[in-house]
Amino acid sequence: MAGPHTLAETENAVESRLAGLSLDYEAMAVASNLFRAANAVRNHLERTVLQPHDLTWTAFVVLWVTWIWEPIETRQIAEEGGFSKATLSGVLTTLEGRELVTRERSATDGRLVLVRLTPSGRRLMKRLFPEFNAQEQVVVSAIPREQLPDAAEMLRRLCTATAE
Amino acid sequence: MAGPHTLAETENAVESRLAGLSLDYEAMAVASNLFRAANAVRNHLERTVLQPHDLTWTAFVVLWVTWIWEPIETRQIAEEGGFSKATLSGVLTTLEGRELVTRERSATDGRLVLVRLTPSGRRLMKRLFPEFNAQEQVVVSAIPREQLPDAAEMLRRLCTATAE
DNA sequence: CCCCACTGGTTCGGGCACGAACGACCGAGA
DNA sequence: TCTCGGTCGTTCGTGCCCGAACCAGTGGGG
Repeated sequence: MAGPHTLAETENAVESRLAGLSLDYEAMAVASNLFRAANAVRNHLERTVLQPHDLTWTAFVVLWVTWIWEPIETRQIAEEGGFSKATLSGVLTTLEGRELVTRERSATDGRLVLVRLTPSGRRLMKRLFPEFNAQEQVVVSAIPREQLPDAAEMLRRLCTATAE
Repeated sequence: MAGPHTLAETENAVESRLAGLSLDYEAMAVASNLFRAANAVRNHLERTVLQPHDLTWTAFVVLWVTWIWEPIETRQIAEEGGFSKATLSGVLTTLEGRELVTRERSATDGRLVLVRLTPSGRRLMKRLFPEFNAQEQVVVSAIPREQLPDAAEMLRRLCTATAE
């Protein structure tokens, strides 16, 4: 963020470069800042919380979703976490190798696979998540607290317009 | 988003699962919705705009940044785009192979590499970006237009707290 | 009872993601 | 002029990421 261009400079350069093209600059600013923010926050959380425990972002999301809903079907983890079943399959194999989760075929439907945390996995999340949340708090502190519910609602709305 | 759990259900499940742990639930909701929204919007734009042209997200970002600032140094692309130099190096090789960009060593500083769009790359962006912007508009239409500047400002703030 | 359209998880191939290590290069100071 | 600390971009290894192809399993209709 301490680069040669500030956010405002970028937006100015964009507008002058694209002068004449009929574009929605407000929509552009929101979208572009959305990715910038998500990227910055994710990198921050990875560096401060996840890397010391040798966890990737996706691995953490899988552990988190499983922690909340266990036992949980894999298709559900993929949907909650927002990635494909193919991606999940690999990450689950990694986590299983580190003995943080278990896979178990469903007794009632042979196609399904149920995922649970191991005791070690539960210990990790119980210790890790408060750290994670503390850093979420740091990041979000840039927004006045009374605006947080509106911010959450605004982000929630962005999800809805994509589900056509 | 049409899964077995709505956003509200998820937040309820989380709060009941974590009852007793002293956590900042408002910060959590903002962070979690931030990633959900960024993911959903990115997937939407990839599917509707990028995939038909056989472009990945990162490749598009590189083209976009280069379009705005060309000629541009690679370190600057990486910073504007929010990814590492290592990642950029590979993507640039891909784009060079498709003859959408060129690499050129700087005459004044032999360490730097300058990137430009080829005429073909410029044609692509001139055609592609309006499509991209139109879909940004669709996504953002879930937010009342008069709130868009506030939304952009709010997202901008989230970037600042991570640059320690 | 057996089709057979469908669903769910895995595998495969290609591309992106990062940190660490590397070699080329610059420029200030001895 | 000759170091030598610092700055580039690239390479390497490992892991994530996706769509497509695959196969085991399911459950309703002949």
